[in-house]
Amino acid sequence: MRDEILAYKRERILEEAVKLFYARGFTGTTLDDIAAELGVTKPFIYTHFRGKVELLAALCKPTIEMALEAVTSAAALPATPTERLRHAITGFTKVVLQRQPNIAIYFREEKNLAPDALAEITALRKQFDHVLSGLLKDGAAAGAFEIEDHSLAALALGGMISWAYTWYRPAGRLSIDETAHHMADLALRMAGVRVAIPA
Amino acid sequence: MRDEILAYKRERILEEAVKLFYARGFTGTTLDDIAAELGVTKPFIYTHFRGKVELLAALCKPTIEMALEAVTSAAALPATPTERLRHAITGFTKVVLQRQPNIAIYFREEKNLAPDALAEITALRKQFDHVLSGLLKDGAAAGAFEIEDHSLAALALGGMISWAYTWYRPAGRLSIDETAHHMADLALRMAGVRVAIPA
DNA sequence: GGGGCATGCTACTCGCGAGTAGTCTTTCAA
DNA sequence: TTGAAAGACTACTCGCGAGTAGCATGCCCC
Repeated sequence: MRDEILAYKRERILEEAVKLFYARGFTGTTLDDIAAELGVTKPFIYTHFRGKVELLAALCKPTIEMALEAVTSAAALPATPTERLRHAITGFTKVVLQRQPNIAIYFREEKNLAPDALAEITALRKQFDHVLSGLLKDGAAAGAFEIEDHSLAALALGGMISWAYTWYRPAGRLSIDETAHHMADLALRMAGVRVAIPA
Repeated sequence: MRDEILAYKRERILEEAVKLFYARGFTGTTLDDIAAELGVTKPFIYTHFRGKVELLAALCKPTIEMALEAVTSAAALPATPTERLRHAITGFTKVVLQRQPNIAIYFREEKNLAPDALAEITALRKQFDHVLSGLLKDGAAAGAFEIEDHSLAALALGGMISWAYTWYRPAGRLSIDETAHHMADLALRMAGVRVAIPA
């Protein structure tokens, strides 16, 4: 009970931090701003986090973990390479779009992370690239894909999706699911799979 | 003569600012740092720039203009849609990789630009997306490409290339030109063009 | 050879914001 | 009903870095 309340308050702080860091940037946001938005004062935040940079790490790391989980679980699926790639791309795209502010903050404010937190997250990203690249390599080996350089293709693919944090608008023309499926079609084409376009 | 010296000093300041902003971030770099690196003092910088944020704009804007120029000139080429797209992609990729630090700074530090500078640069990016999207649309209309949603495809394409600022290493396996050509192949595939893969 | 201007420097101001010390209040247990 | 502890606040400190006022030096032109 006590713990749940504590966890809830922590979450509320993080939510507000995400909103403000996203809108004004990390250095453009003060702890007083966050506290004011929550209707509390700055020392309150210090009872839940060691400081501003810890707040940043706390809001980046779980999101990167989700992205890694999305591709990892897709890669472990008992399915064809094409199906696995499709799931990896839709899953990753959904994480990027559902947690767009967190993703944006991470990519923009990476330089402000504490060295150890940065190292941890960087390791996660290395894994991510490795899994995606492996997916392409295996598919090519199985004859399902036609890819010249799977490392480069993985980076290109990752970029195509990650980049969506810069342009996606929740109120826009396409829903998250629609965008994810379009992205998967584009990705499969990049991998050399013939994808039929509906009219 | 006088003017040339002035312009040279300006350029030196910008070069050093790019290095430091790229390595440590905008807020992580002080004007004293830049001055020290140049072997001068802070007020020297103020004789060439109004302040820190003007420095930022001065190092972002020309780079974005170069990117726009690359795709615009490719789009104006008297050639097939496939050729035009290929030129647009290789040209844009080269700008991103040759001016990687500037591109990185722009995308990371956008939030620190003065409102008017931000507006100008944002307008350039809108044009960029419009040109790229038009290239895809025209190609599809001419039957050269097979694209369901050319706006989305333009964003995906733009992201695939832009993203290279996060991973490209000049000392790495691929040269700028090689990378640019691979990117063009991937882009054409995304556009539904059959591209043969060597080996 | 001296007035004046360009150029860069020394030595400040000043505000802001992260982080903290110590106080007040509320709640619960005995 | 009182004592203690949790939880949050008030009211600071303190360093840092952007930006500036005014001085020194050297160069050129008359």
